Amino acid sequence: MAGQTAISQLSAAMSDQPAPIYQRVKQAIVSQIAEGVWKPNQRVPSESELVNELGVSRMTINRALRELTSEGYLIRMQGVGTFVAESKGYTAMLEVHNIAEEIAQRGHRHSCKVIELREIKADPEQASLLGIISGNPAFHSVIVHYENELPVQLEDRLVNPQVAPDYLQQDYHSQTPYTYLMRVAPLTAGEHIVEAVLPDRQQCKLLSLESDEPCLLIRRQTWSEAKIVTCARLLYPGSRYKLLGKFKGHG
Amino acid sequence: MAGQTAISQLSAAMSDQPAPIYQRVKQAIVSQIAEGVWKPNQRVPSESELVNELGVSRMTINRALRELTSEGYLIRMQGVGTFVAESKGYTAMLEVHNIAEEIAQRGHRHSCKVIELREIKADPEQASLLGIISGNPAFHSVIVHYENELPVQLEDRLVNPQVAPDYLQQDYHSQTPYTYLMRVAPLTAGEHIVEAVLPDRQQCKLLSLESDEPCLLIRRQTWSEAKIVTCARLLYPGSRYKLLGKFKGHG
DNA sequence: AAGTGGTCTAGACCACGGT
DNA sequence: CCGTGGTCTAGACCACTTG
Repeated sequence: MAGQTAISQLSAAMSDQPAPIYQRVKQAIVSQIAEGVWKPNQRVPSESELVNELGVSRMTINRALRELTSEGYLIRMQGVGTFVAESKGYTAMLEVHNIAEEIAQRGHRHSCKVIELREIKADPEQASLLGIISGNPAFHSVIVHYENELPVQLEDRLVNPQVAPDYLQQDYHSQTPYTYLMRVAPLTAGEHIVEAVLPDRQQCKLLSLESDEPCLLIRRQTWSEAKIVTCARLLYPGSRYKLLGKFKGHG
Repeated sequence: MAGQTAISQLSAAMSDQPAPIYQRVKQAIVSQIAEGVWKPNQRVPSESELVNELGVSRMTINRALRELTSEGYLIRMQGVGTFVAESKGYTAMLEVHNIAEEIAQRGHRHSCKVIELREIKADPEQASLLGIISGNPAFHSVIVHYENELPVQLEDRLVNPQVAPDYLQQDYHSQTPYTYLMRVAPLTAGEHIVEAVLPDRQQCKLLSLESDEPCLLIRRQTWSEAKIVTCARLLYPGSRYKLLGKFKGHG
């Protein structure tokens, strides 16, 4: 496979707009891909070919190709060549924000109530969530977040004491646990699971909910380097909270 | 405001690893930011200062700064200078995939049943969702998607006939509506709203659900150029479907 | 050995913003 | 006016893959 080199009239696709050359090169290449002239996995002309074809210096061509690669349009392999990337499919992204910031951005007042904040002995399930040994200490916090007096999030969190030994001594009215944890252990990776659930009796009470009101549950596990920092279960009343997302595509 | 220039011992932060210079420059700058030596909104040394300080050519410095800017660490203003960006906060991303692909990737069989597929006269709400005139025709489809015989998604979709005039003539057993629409009208932007809801009676029937089972509802609006292509309401049984997401961070 | 991408340089010209 | 970032060039050396 890997197709043949795209014999391109690429120069025809170069707009004569007053824009930087590297951008016009990028645009020309994107349009070849968008119009199907260059197909996925097909080889793209080499840098030196493009230099000859477009009469542009190699650094400029290189920048165009490099940026298109980081934008997902192309795949480059040293010693081999440059290829049109597989269409990314139709994935769109959703952002999950920090609750306090989000509330502040809406111009509302954020407050919270600390329900629990203590050391526990990790049971096997909790230990595996944190990547620690069962029976070892872990920190556990339960906090209700309010937007203008209305509860909007129930945050139930396990924290790895090895990563954040001072977790229990913080004041979470001035700073959310997540903000604190991000400061002491910069996030390097994470995973979410979003699902719809019905709250149990205690959750209803804490969030002032009817028992038949569906909730969004976000379970999140966060790493810093090789260690798991924290596992959170964030419960949002379906009637008061929605996840918003925007996306832009490029095929 | 805009603080003072960072008087940096940046050279001290430059690792002597065998890595490209521009990457070591980037890493050194990131570590200054991460350690709080350079604070948000503070001015970063100019390109020429960095050239002198690090003994590296300006193009290399420029590349490092440019990439850090596109990665969100820095903000640059021509004629003014380079500044440390505000911490982005803690936004993480969730991906929303095409249902058929997702099922195929799990190695399961996807099938679907077309419940409705016809032209309607858009009522005011539907018209505004599609950006068309109330009373004008619109297309409406309702499709249930199955993963190995088990219903996992109820897709209720409005389509703009101006963008996809042949929508009603397609066979959606071989290709999902979204796949078809993406082909005839490349997506340029979109918006989601994810929430938790309880299904109504008809939805329960179509998804073979108990009435008290919470569901994820994704409402999605998709643009192609200036036109709205389609509005979808995707309903997922909470017990059979979860949204997964991974993220990598940089503070 | 030849061709590819990956990087780096020294120097140049420009557009912009503040003095 | 000066200093800033934004771009572009011609040429160079390197590491990698393939024949």
